[in-house]
Amino acid sequence: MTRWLDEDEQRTWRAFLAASQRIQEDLDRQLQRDSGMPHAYYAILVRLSESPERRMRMSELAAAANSSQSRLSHAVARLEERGWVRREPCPADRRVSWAALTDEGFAVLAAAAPGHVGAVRQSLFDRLSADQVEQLATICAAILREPGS
Amino acid sequence: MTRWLDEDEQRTWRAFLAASQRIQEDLDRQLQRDSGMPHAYYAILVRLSESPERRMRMSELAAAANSSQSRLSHAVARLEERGWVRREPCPADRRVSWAALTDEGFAVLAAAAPGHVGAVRQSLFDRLSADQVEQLATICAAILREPGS
DNA sequence: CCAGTTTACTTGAACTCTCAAGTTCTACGA
DNA sequence: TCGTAGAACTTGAGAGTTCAAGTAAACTGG
Repeated sequence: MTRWLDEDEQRTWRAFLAASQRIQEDLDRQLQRDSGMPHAYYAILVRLSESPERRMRMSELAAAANSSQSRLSHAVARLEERGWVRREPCPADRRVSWAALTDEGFAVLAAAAPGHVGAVRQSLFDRLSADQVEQLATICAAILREPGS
Repeated sequence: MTRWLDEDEQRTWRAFLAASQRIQEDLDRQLQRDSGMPHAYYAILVRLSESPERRMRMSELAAAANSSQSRLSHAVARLEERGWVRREPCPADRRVSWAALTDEGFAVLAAAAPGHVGAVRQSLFDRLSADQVEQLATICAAILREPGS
């Protein structure tokens, strides 16, 4: 009863897997090598830096950075050890805690950003035409659309 | 001097990251839940099953399954413990070892495949038009093309 | 108003992955 | 033919991720 993938679908699927894994690995390696952090940590710092007062509630931050709460919790623990992020209690709701980017964290992020953007261009945008970039945006939006729509 | 991403690029980039991470995680979760293995292990079993005599040299297998040698080595060790894969020495070159899919491994793979294909359709193909699938294939090929071309 | 549920977050253990180093073995050139 | 380079694979330690369970605080309906 299974609808197997036909040959074209098979090829597309494997290319997609290989391409997305390759990009993830390239970025991870570049950031780890040049800035001593995995890409997931970089994403966290970026979201914080874009937020008003450079701080967010843990659960918002998790959603914004495509992370599970557990992953975020562990990650922020490490980032705190390095002095890049600080946790602050929320007076209004004591279940909540804020994660705030420290000045040192911001400096580290600023130093990491150019190399990271370079890697993104090199692994993705430099390889695609303007049309393809637009197509990719549409495709990714479709993938992310909720099931019931 | 850095060429930052403009707003469109930024959006596309984040959508791509979110989409590819989402797919990876969906597949990993589905396989882990229903078949007790991560997607990387599934990929290894698939490549072996497609190979003549259902066996491959470790280094070929690593390349075929988008894995580093070290990762593959660890993975095959686990798969061997479960009795799904067997290592065999190569008489011609004693540095080489073959990884062979056992009958039990093949059975496990056969049992896992329908659910996996279902997840692939659900997370990718069911969400895209035929045109988009074709566009995606072209885009992924471009991403994978070697730098010097 | 208070028992039960839900929300927010943390924790620990098991597992996978990465990186660097180590072990064998083959190949090659002088 | 010997020594050095390179290839194939393994290993161990360190780090990140996941899952399930746990804590604590805030709701909510009878």
